[in-house]
Amino acid sequence: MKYEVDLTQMCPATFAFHVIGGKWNLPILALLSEEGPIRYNELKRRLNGITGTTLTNCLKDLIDYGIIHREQYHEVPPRVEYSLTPSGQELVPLIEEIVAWGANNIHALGGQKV
Amino acid sequence: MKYEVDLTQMCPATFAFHVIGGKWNLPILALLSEEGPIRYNELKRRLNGITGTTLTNCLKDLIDYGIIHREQYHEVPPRVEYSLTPSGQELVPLIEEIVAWGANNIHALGGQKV
DNA sequence: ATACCTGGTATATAAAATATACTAATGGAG
DNA sequence: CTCCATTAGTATATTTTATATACCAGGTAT
Repeated sequence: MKYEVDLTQMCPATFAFHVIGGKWNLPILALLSEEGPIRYNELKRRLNGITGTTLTNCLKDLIDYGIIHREQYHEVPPRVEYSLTPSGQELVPLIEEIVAWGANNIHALGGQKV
Repeated sequence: MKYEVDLTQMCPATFAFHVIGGKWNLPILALLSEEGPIRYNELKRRLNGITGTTLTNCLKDLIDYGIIHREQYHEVPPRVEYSLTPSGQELVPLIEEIVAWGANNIHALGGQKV
């Protein structure tokens, strides 16, 4: 999501919603929190259905937000690892609570398709 | 977000990410948690920038997810109030933690535009 | 030589969000 | 009575976002 606004100027709630909102941000953060430093292609394989373009864009956004870190190793084939920054690590318990909420509430609905 | 899948069949984490992912779902839920039952047009006014079409779609999705409830009163002009279901109310503390995280981490980044 | 790996990018298409105009039923101002 | 405003949306067209597909360099394995 691109907004062309100065993040530090906006309301903290809006900032937080930008970081964890969006279709792929939360799945990416959940994987990073479980799998520690993880490479671009493995991230793509584990995030069922994401395309390379979208993954690249999301990772760039999260780096701009200060949530994840990109470490590039000069090897062949290339190796680039993504991991959580301290700010990102503070999100981990929240992500776990969100997943727990999902487990407790998924059975509350009927079998309709959405 | 439309997925054409049976929600009860999917992974709890994926379910949770569908509920709170998306551009507007979390802002909508935050408003509902703060303002109790709230009408369509006031919701639209308070969610700065959302359009009627998008708000309607988001509300329908959240109803399908079992997170919010729609109560229609047969008055003129029409009155329709939206509120959290018990499943939705269980999300309230998580939303508060997310906002608190935003307040603690927004100053970690420089003033770049994103 | 050929195929395959990596972390991407470029281009074109499909999907989602937006802007705009519009609706029915009523109440109030003039 | 007429005109305008209110409500909760819907219909249509346009713009923005996400996806599918092909492709790149620089190496390794067969």
